[in-house]
Amino acid sequence: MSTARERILAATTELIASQSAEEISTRSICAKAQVGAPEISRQFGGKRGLMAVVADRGFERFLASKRKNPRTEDPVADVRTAWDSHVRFALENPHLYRLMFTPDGEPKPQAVKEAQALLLGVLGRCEAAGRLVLAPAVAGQAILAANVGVCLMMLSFPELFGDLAVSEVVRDAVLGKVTGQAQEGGGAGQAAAAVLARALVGALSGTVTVEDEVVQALSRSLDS
Amino acid sequence: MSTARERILAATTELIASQSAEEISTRSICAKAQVGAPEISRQFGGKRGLMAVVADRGFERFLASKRKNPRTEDPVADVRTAWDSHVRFALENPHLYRLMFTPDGEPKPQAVKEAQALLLGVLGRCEAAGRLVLAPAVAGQAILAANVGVCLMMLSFPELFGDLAVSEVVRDAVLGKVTGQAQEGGGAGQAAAAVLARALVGALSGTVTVEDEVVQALSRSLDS
DNA sequence: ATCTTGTGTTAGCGTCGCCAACACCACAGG
DNA sequence: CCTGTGGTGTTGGCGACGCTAACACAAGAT
Repeated sequence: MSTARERILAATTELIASQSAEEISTRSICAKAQVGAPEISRQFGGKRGLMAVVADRGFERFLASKRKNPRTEDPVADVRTAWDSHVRFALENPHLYRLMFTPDGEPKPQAVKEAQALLLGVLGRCEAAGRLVLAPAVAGQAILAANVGVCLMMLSFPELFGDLAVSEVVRDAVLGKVTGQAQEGGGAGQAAAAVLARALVGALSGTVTVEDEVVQALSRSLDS
Repeated sequence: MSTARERILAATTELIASQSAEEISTRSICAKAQVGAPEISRQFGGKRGLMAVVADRGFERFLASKRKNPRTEDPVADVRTAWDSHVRFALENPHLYRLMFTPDGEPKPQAVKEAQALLLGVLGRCEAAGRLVLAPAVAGQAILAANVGVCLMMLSFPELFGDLAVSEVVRDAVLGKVTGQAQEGGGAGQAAAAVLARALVGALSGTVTVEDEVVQALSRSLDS
């Protein structure tokens, strides 16, 4: 038999899989945990305190599942898969997710900062690779806010936002913005403009031919 | 003296300016509305029903404030100001906003669809102007989800998301994605690439000079 | 005059979160 | 050996909650 505190947490975690935090009564928790009624107050200082701990435990699972994601050589792609695993977690644990990201009053789960710290790690790699056009802090806030918004709308209004296409659109939008790449060939357009401009200048000044400049630029882009 | 139903709604609207929906007790509502305790059940079928009506009234105010926004000749700019007024409404009515966009259980406010319908109207003008690269329905869902996400994070974690910069980043990201324009000069970059390409072709084929093409393109862009 | 509709009043139900008080038991230190 | 001492279970109850039944009353419609 484990300790009372762990039994209460296990029971609550089990109940929140099928009920919202409000719908769960402390009495039902105590019954399932085989614990007296005053135990929750003793251990957690009340229902809100218990729920805050449950939320933090949820964040641990959340972060653990994210840490399992492979860490490829493309940090931006890693951010993309992190987004998708975020959405998956929300859809698989709707009530827990709402408890984590829409807390009512104090105390609020403290682990949101850890989630952002994890995201900031990947974004740091993005910046080191020169893929960021924004400060990692702002980029992280933007990504997290958009990600949470998509998930909450999918949970609250599934008939309006049930489609995963919305998630992909917003994800690519924010990622494109943060990395400075336009989404469909926009970055290529900028690069083309730069190449052509350089080629033009060279050609007009007579130093090189347009063909040489374009060929060189193409070979450079194929290398990277 | 107005009707009991209206007094209850007015009292609730007044209370929700400083308290969350959970924190408000039906008894406090009845006291302020000078109404007997059973009146809420009679009129709204219970507290949840009352809150759903309050949320729908909130949506009416929300939409009314949006309809006051000027309707310029640039529909994309109109979407942008709609985003900003959305954020302003959320910050000015935090508890009401959370009631509107994070309902717990049934019945859910039905007016979210009206909000999306209003957004779809502007997006229809965008599409008519050839500014959309996505279906208006998907674009509307993406914009609304991202907008709500930013607001909810600002309300739930003000110490992490208190900055309006996040809102602007996400707004420009989604709007850029939806309109197919790169965010900062990306559209200009694409246009430059097209102009230069045309100029190059013309110059290489000997039909026109580079200068003529560029000057013509510049004068065209200055006209529009 | 009667009926309907909306409203106010009283009393009470069952549940909720929480707490005080006490009893029990294992385990370390004297 | 006792003796705290801390963690745990039990009982009973407090005040507040949402909600409902039952009844009374007034005004307008029929």
